Amino acid sequence: MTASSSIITRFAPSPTGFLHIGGARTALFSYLVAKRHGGRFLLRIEDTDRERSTQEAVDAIFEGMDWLGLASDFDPVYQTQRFDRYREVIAQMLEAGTAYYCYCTREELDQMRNEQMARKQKPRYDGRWRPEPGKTLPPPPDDVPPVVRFRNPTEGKVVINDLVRGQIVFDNGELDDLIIARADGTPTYNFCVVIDDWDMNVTHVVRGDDHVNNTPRQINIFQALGGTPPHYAHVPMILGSDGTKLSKRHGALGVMEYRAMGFLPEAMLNYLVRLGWSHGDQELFTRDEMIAKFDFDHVSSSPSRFDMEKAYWVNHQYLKTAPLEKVVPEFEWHLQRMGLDLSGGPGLEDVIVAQRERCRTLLEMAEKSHFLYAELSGYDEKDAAKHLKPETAEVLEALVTKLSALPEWQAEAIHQCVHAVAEERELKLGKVAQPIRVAVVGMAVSPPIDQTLMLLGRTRTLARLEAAVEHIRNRSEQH
RNA sequence: GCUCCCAUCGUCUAGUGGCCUAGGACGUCGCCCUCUCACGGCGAAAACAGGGGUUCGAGUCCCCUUGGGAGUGCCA
Repeated sequence: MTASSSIITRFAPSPTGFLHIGGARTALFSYLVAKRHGGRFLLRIEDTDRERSTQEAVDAIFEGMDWLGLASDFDPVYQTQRFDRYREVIAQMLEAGTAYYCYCTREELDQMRNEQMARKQKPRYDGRWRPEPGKTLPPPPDDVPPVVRFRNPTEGKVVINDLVRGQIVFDNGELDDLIIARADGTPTYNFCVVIDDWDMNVTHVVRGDDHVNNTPRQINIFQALGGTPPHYAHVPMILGSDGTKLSKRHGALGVMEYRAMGFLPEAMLNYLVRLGWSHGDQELFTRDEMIAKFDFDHVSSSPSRFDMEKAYWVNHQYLKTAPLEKVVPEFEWHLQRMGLDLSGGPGLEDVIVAQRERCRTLLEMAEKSHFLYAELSGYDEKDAAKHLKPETAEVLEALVTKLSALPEWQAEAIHQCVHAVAEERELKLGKVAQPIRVAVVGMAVSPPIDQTLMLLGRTRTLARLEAAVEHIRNRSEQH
């Protein structure tokens, strides 16, 4: 089907900061529609505002998109590299009469706005430089560099058939003549978007619903140019957990912050796709399933809150089931970030398998695995007081003897040693396992004791058990 | 102010006029499992913002109210 295979969507952030969670979801939705229909996805950098755009932000956006695995099917487009094209179109519009020069100064405009607000009217340009048949314009002042305004229709309505909102109607009488080129000649957002979407054959515009009010203006520009507007899908914004707009204080974090918190990119995508979209009762989706099932009919039109708890849960599901080769590099990244030397410790895959059921994030996993790659810095005070009691010294010693005699360092054999020590003394397993745990981990939490010792290795295990015996003896002598 | 949008458990949502005494998931609480922490299993509490219509029948359609949000820039 030609129509659907030629679908092109785009994600068009302005590089004024990192890729945040809302942008990431918009990008994902946009990517998904394209892939769903065998189309292509484009990344476009909207950097016409040179004051606020930075290279760091551009890099941060690429880094985020890259981490999430949302690749552009085209070379990314930069609006600042298209200024010649914008100028060309503006000249054409001036020529055709669909745009005109306006010589109002900023002061004049401010005054106009203030007066209108004072009269409780909607602030808008009054069209004083707009050419009309039979109207005489004032003589252009020669000390004011003009801006270019779009000559918006004054009659009729603009109808948007939004893919998620349904029909939205705007009265042209509500719109005014927006500026499409600044006094310095640089084009503005609403204009560039239209030219770009047009030139790049974008068929579906997926963006935040803060843009719905721009849409009728953009449609009008399209029509003035003789182009056909794309389909629009305005997705609601993502709110913080308290229901207010995302701010730096709560959650307006870059996606890379979520990496630092220990999220897997696939989990992030899965959480995001379910935020505002649903497919029946399904919670977990592989990327292929997302692509096969995503549709705008089931995108919610009300804003949703970012729920960290649910995000953790999704991440945990991925941690438990994701192929090891996906998890290892991310886990390694965290361990190295903690400054650990991995060479003397157990293999990462084994650690992940032992830890993944009890960790919701990779960061948590790294913290809980710290004892495997570095010497103990001491015992948790409470745990030591509870489990490293004078009578346990003998138990640990007995275990040292048994473990030393083991021909091979295998989990099953270790397990039997621990059980034997417990049975010989008619102790419950917990009475033996917990002291061991504190002795080798430093605290009373770790994977099953045989696995813990297995991972730690014979040398470190024996050394730590002996150190614990010494610790207990020293302490009891002091009393 | 004006324009536009939104409204089901605490949260994400199912629901497209009868299948709804409203389902699932996260979280919460209880029980079970258990060498710790977890995983897992079982169970519980928990919602259609309010008011009018339309209809034999409304969470689902319409209107109003209330409450949220966005826009109203020579920002994007």
